Amino acid sequence: MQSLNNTYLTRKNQLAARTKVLKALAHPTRLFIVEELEQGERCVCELTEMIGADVSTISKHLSVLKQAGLVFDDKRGNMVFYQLRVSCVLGFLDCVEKVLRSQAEDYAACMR
Amino acid sequence: MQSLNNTYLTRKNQLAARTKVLKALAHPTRLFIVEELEQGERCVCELTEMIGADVSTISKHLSVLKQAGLVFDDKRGNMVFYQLRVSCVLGFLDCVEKVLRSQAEDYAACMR
DNA sequence: AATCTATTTGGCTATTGTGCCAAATAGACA
DNA sequence: TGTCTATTTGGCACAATAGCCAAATAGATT
Repeated sequence: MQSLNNTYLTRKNQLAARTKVLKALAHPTRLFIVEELEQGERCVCELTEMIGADVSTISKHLSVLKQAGLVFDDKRGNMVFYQLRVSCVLGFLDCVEKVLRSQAEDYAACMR
Repeated sequence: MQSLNNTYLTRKNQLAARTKVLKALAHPTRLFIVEELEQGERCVCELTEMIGADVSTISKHLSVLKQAGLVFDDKRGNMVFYQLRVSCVLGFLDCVEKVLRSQAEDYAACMR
């Protein structure tokens, strides 16, 4: 039996939960971090050096990713290492790439 | 030969492009619209009625999705119908779901 | 042309996100 | 303990986003 309650209002909580994950990915710095973590764990200091922003800024970005459930942290000594929690994010970004390519093709078609 | 220029700065444009797509999806109303359009095209009036916000608000959300390359529009008569431009978005959201489930499991494990 | 309907755009306020600095916390190590 | 390093947190200024109303645009219909 298919529910008829697929309305916006009844789904609002579900939508908000999904949106939280998407929002976390929707920032250049955080996207960079996620893609970097696909290669393996990184400490805050490494990421900070690569990105070239204030450590506090990077720390806050990592906190957003953690809150969204995308990464987890592991404190060793006085350094904190972050790791991806889900491996699917890579394939997931392929779709984004597909969107961008499709857009580029349409643009090219317009120019012809 | 692997490029050594995978730095944040050299990738900034690419990251911004991807971020634009992710940002477009990172809003409850727009996510609802995208999922709705997976079923088929919808006019602005239909979406507006389902969501229950001002038409101008919905129109602006649709404009964001269009700018991001996620949808295209088709004017017929004085109505405008929107359609998804890429079919992969559905599978793409599966990953988001996986993140949320993984989070829920960890939470449950903590409670034990 | 006048009017009706569907949609978009402008503009305003309210809310949220970002990035830096400074200060707090925590572990390592002398 | 004192200090050094790594990280997080608080707080503030600034930028970006969201949603509403009102006005503009565009097609349909009379």
